Order: sequence, then structure tokens, then C-alpha cells
Amino acid sequence: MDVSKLNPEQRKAVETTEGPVLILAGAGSGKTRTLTARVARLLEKGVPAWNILALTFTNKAAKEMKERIEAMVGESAADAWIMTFHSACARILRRDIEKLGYKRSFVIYDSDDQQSLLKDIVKRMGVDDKAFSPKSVSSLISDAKNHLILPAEWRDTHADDERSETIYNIYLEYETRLKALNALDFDDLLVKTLELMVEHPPVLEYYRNRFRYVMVDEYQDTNEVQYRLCQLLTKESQNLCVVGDDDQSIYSWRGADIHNILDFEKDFPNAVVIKLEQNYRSTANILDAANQVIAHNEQRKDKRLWTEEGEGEKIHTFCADDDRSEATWVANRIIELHKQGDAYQNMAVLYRVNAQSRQVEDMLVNSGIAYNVYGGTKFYDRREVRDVMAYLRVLANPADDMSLRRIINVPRRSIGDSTVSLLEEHARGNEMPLYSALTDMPEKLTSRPRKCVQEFAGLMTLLSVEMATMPLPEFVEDLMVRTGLRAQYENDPTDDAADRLKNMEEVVNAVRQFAAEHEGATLEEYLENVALITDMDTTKETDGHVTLMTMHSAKGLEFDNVFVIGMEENVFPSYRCVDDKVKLEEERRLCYVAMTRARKRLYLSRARQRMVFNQVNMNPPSRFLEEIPRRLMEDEWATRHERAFGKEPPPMRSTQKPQPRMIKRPDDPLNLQRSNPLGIPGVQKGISAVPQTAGFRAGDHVMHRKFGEGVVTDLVGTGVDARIRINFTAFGPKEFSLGLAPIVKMED
DNA sequence: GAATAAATTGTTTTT
DNA sequence: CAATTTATTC
Repeated sequence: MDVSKLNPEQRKAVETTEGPVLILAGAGSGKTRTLTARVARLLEKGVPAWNILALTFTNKAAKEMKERIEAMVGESAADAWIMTFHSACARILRRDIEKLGYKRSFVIYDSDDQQSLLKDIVKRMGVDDKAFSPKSVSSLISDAKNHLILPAEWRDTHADDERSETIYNIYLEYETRLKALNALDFDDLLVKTLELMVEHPPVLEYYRNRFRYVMVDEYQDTNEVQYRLCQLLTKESQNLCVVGDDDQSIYSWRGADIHNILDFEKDFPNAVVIKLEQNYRSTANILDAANQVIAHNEQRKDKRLWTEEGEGEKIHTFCADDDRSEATWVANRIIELHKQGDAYQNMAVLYRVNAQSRQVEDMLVNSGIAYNVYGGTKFYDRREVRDVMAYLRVLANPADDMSLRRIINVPRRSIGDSTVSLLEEHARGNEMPLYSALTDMPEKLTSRPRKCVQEFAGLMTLLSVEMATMPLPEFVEDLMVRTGLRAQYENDPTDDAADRLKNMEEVVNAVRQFAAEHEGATLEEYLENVALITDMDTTKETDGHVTLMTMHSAKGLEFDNVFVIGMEENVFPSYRCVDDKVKLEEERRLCYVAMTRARKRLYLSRARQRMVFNQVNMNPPSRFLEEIPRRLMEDEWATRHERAFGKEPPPMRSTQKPQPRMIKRPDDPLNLQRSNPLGIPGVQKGISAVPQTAGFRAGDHVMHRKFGEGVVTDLVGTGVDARIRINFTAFGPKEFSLGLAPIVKMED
């Protein structure tokens, strides 16, 4: 293991192999390199690979780490568990879940499955499905599970009203049904693993002995269950090494608790804390800007990333007329960069919500530029693909009524709703899965549907025999023929059907690839893989392709040129977060993550108006834009006097156009609402509620939107670069750019 | 029971 | 607007 390429802090992280270690790794600080080197070091010291557990959040991160470790030490790392939390839990459960009363053939329900189950429950309970939409209920349940709150506890900790009672009933029924279906949702994978460890000490003992060294990546994103699992596993060995960055915590909406990383030193008082603060990725300007933005957060560990890189280009900003011309601008810049010799794979367009990819896609298609969109509608979310999966799931786990119901009449085989209802009723009466009702039919069933069901039951029996005898890929191919799924689309001349057919063929390819990578793989293993894989993980041809993805998905990645689009209030930060201080700080962290993805050039764009919900919406520039010091930015209008479409620049003053919605700021003591609808960074014209450079002197009493009262101590520089230093009564001395800081002079 | 027409409804972010 | 759900007709 050659540590000479590491800096002193990184080296310390690699060499500290024993005891609790907290590595605070800023963006681009060589985190993965350090982590992989640490694993290599452990192996080199003679720690057997099977003693090592390295947990990540994404398959991509796991895969990368695994590959890099293998490149360093070769096959000797093969026995180490380097995988996501969810995969590790699935694997642990596959061994011992029978101790919890499930069967080992359990299936994993994704959020779609979860929601259709909830929908079914709500419908059967006869409650108002508007007030209890599957979406809202599923997030409540997920939230409860992530905090280890079982139905009974949920009821005890919530108001004693009708709504809570109903939710409790749904939650309870949901749990009961899942168990009957022999299915686990995503949260269950973690919760049940914890349950297994807590209630079955020998199991815990086994894994404690096995995993002597536990490492956790992106620790700031762990939720309570993951946290407890880590604590439990390392209680004896104390060998828990966590890596994270509180500034990059962007998953609290999924139960991630930032306190897990903030309180690590409390949990392990003897922890070695290592800070990786040198950034090897971005130019100084980009890093500086990102640092400035994140400095506006109150809830954070103080740190400052630095770099040896040169300043580089300024951050390019642009304000387009609408979302369409914003996309055109992006496409044009991409073309320009490409002409300069930058390859498309070095460019990424990042956005807040998946829907924003549409316009950019259109423009890239028009320009003939290849691209990959990550996220959004996933391959495995397509109807035809899910149909195939439903067949496979029923065969793997006949208790899966939900999947069976999905495919019992797909393709059409004249088993309609009324027949299914009869079968279901009968199955429920006899406390058996729906699948059993296919062969043990209720007497009420008349001869015609009876025959159809019989035929279907015969098909399923045939398939289960084939499943046991044929290699997996061939079996899947055969299944699509025997079930008639193929024929359904083959006889359809529309383009749509051709696409679907192609997707089904893609499933066979995926199975074939999986079988090739995992020798002797079973159907269960394949299904598990499918359930835990995301769109990010499907291998794509990246060469010559521009990357389009959400800022969330971009975490952990880096590109030479990064475009962040939709830098507007109510878009980014999202309208759902604008009124909540805590949520807003998470948005800001997301902004920090997005900005720090860029190595050489960062482009921030916004649109004056944008179509949202099928109506025109006008939003002021994102507050994050205003948190970047002006000296680091260069606006296209100001410098080039050009427009995406060669139109005249719009008037600087708003005429009768619809007024943008004002941002509500309950915490704004002076009511300094943004009155700068057309405000262009770099062209300081519109900020009118904020006093301009003139008028401040040392000794003046001022009021800041966030920091409250203070006294001006100093003024530095002139013009756009002018800065002001203020000593706040409550927050001490701070420095701001005079043009940007939301301060006003107080009347004495 | 199936095919078609009408109506409704929704947009964070993901394992 | 587009995709899904519900109503209507055959």
C-alpha cells in the first residue's frame, strides 16, 4: 500500500485502523481514495477480507469502491462486504429471516408496490382515499419506520383523533398484509435486520465476530435505524470508521439525521477525528463561491475547504426569458465547449426536479448532442417490465398476492374483476394466499371463468417446473412467450408496442448479464438485485454523452463543466422549503453539493418565466445566487451583450407583466422582501429595498436580515468589490459584500 | 368482460 | 400537458 500519494490527513485516516474514527471529508477532498486505501491497508495488515464491512448508500458508490480496492489489492478483497445498507440487510435477512416468521423467499416491495398495497388497504377499509392518499400515508409510515415507531407506539404518540386512529389502522393493516405477502418494503430491510440482531443475540454475535471492521460512507445520510445497526455491530470491536460531510447532508426528508455525524464524538468520546479540507477537484473561484453559499447556514460544523488550484474562470451566470430559452442557452454553451475541445462526457446539467430535464433534452436532440438522463422514469418502472417482474415474483414467492393480481389477467385471458373478487374472497376465507385459490376454486365460480382460471393455473405450474430446470435467462425468455406477453405486443403495429417489446428484450439481456456476473444466481437473487438497483446503476454508454440528472443524484460525482439550471426562488430553493428554515438549509446544502461537482467551469442559469403546472410562473432569482460574491461571477448579458435568440434584452423595469410572487419571509424583521424581479447578477440595478453602497460609515448602527443589530467597524474596497465589516451584537464580527448584504442603517 | 371516451389529477429529492 | 383513473357503451 503506497501512502506517498496521500496528504498527511488522508494518511492519518488510512493508518488509524483501530478504534472509532470520524473522517470529516469535504467535497472533493479525496474521500473515496482515502477510504479505499484504508481498506487496502487493513488487508495488508493481515485482517481477513471477510472481517470487513463497508457500507454505502448507492450501488454506484459501492461498485466504485469495490473496483478501486480490487485494483489495489486484487482478488484478496473478494470476501469483504462492500455494498449498500439495503443490500447488506437483504443478504443478512436472506439467511435468518425465518427467525422473524418470514419465509426466505421474501420479496422486496418498492415504493410503487407499497403504494398499490396501501391503496388496496384504504379501499377495503372504506375510508376516504382523498384524505388518505397512498402517497401521504406511505410517507407517514416510512417516517415512522425510520424512527423505529411500531403501529402501537405510533398510536400512543399521536393525537387521539379520528385521523390518527385511521392512520394507525392503515399502518397496522399494512404491516399485517406485508407479512402475509411475505414481502418487505425498503424500510423493513433495515428495520427487520435490526430486529433480528436485537432479538436474536446469537445472530448479532455472529455478525459482530464477522465484521470486526465497519466503515460507513456518507455517514451524514444515515437514519436512526442505520445508526443503531452501526452502533450495535461495533459495540465490542469499537472499530467503526465513518466518513461524511455535514454540509452534504441532503436526505433528511428520507429520515437521515444529521445529528448522527454531528454527535459522533459524543457517541465515541475516544474517537479520532480527521478533517480532510484540501479540495483536489475545483478551481478556487468555484470553491470560494460554494464556501460562501454554505457559510450562510447556521447548523454546521465550521470548516473551510481550500485548494491549491488557480482561480480559473468566473462562474458564468445567465438569465433567460423562459425555460425554453434557458435550455437553448445550455445547449449552445455545450456546443461551444465541445468546439473548444471539451468532450461531452465532461459536461453535466443538474436540476432540482426531474421534470426540468424535458426542455434541455429537447434542445440537445435538436442540436444532435447525445445525452443520458439519469433518474426519472426508471427502466424497471415501465409497465411491460413490471409485468414480467410480477410473473417472476409470483413464481419466486407464491404468497405475493399483489403481483399475482397484477398479472392474473395480463395479457387478457378473460379473468375479470368479478372472478378475481370471488377468488380473493375464497382465499381470505380459508386464510390462504390467492395463488392457492387458483387450484382450490370456490364453488360459486361458474364453468366458463373456472376454465380460464384452470388454464392459468396450468400455465403457472408449467412455469414453475421450467423455472427449476432451465437456466435463468432462457427461462425468462421462455416465460415471455408462454405467458403471451410477447404476442401481446408483437401483434400490435404501433411504435409504442415496438418500444415495449424492446424493453422486454432488454429484461432478458439484463438477466443474462446478471447470470454471467453471478454464477449460479437464483431467481430470488435476481429479483433482489432488481428491487435494489436504481437508474443510476444501469450501465450506460457514457462516452460522448452529456449527463442530465438531479442535484441529488449528482452527489459523489464530478464533471469538468457543470450547468445548474433553474436558479430561481420556488424552483431552487423549492417552493416547499422556502418557508421553513431547516428545509431551507438543506436546500442550501444541495446547492453546495451541486456547485462542488464542477472541476473547471460552473454555469448557473435561471429563467424569468417558466411553465409550471401548465401555467406561466415568474420567480425572482434564487437567493443562493445572491449569496455568491459578485466578484466571482460573470453574467452573459453584462459581458457579451448577446441573447440566446438574438432578441432585444427585456426592459430593465417590469411593465405590466404579471408580478412575481413575493417570497414570504416570516423571519424578516425589516420586511426586506426581494423586490428585484429582473435582478441580474452582475448588473446591479434591481435591488431597491436594500440600500446601495453609499451611506455607510464606521460606527453606524445597522440591522441585518439574519444577524440582527450591529455596528459597522470597517469598509474596504470600492464599487462592486466593496465590503463591509460589522460587529453584531448577537453574532460577533462578520464581513459582507456591501452590494449584497441585506443590511439597512438604523435611525438613531 | 373489454374497448373506448371522458374526467381527473398531479410535480421534489431516492434506497 | 400527460398519464392515470373512472364512466360509458357494446
